[in-house]
Amino acid sequence: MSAPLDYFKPLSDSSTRQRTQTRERILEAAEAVFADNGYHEALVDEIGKKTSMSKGGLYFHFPSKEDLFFAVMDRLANKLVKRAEKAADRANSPLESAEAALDAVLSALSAQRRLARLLITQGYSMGNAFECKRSEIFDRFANVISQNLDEAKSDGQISDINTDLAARVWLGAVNETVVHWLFSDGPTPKETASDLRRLLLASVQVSNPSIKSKDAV
Amino acid sequence: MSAPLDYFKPLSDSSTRQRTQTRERILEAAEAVFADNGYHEALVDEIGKKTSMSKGGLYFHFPSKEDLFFAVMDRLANKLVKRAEKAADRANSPLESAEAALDAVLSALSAQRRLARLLITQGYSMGNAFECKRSEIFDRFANVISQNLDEAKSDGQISDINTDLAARVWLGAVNETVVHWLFSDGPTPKETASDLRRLLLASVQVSNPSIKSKDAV
DNA sequence: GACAACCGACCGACCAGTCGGTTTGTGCGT
DNA sequence: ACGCACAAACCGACTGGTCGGTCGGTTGTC
Repeated sequence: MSAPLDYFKPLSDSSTRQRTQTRERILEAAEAVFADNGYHEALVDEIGKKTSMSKGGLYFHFPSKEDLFFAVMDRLANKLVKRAEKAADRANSPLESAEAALDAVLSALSAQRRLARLLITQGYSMGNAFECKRSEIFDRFANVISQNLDEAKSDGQISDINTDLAARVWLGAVNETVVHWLFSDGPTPKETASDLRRLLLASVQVSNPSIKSKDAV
Repeated sequence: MSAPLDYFKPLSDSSTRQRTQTRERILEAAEAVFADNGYHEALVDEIGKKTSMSKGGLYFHFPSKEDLFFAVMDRLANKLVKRAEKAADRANSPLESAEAALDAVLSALSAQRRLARLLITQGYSMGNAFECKRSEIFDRFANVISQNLDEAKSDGQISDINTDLAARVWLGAVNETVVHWLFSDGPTPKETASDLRRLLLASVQVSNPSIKSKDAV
């Protein structure tokens, strides 16, 4: 009946949309489950329950638990990096960009304890695979920071330091602050944000942390 | 937790010694296996093989895999903290003590990649239990640093900063540097040590890092 | 009738921990 | 010196519960 030629367009726009929507639904649920339990303790069946979808259905969309986890991580990291970059763009000097990125990340993590946990901790249980993913993600953050520091350096805003290392130091500091908050009931990252900013700016030799209204426009 | 059956029974000195010696042998082997594989991938049977001891024998000395892992962690952390404290004691000003502790840790970790990995990463797979342990251990390091910074502060050697936070920043920086080395073929912590020291000292507002880097091996 | 999407009972690899048993060391009575 | 008793130390085959992943089948849609 139908001409032999009409199945080279197998997926209509709407079905593609449907598809990514379902994927999104799964990712959302998976994020919650992984955040609550960590990779190993998280059960695929529970993700199914939260999605009102069977295990088979899940496996139709994602080839393995591991892939699903990585997809969740990527999605999260993308959101955060974009947020940081946007904040950086709004600032009007490289150094302030770096500060803004820092603040953006700190407040985002503070607001979502579970996400912080997921992003920073929960993956290590998977062994090497995750560790590579983690450094990939951290590298993206490090780049946002070090690029701005580089500019600040050539602008003479900061002293002549190893900006890659400085970026790493900043990241490490944030990481540790968050972890301490997560597991030892330390203060919220947001609470320590201003002290932290002071320390980190000092590390790149800005001795006088302007009350930041300095070049506000 | 506690060793099996430590009644007040007449355990002769030699048998006690024998006992702790066996424990030590197990800890050594376990350290290697955990370091190579992480907690989850590590098989109790493999520890047995490395010890030339059966699983039953192992379980005679340690009540569970988890306890064994924690014992390994404690042993390692003790060694490192002691090393740091000793290095700090040899220095002759609080600030230099903090520097020395930093150097000691960096060089110890650089020298033993697998141990670094074990201490910093490999445990997360266990969930909450480990995370508590981790913060316990990190707190010990943080204390060594923050106490010295406190003294330095009241000596007027550094500016008036939040020393607890500064200690956390230092730890975080070290942590991140090490992780980056471990998983991204970044430079050795020892290689970056002097740059790192400069940054961290600057963070506590010492603009002029004393050029006196005597290694504490 | 073709195919994407979804179902869910089932499989089977995996491995920490157990347990009945054997060996080794120690003390004691004779 | 010798055997006897008893426990510490050690053995290793086995169990039992847990899940990731599969697959033959059903539904909905074009």
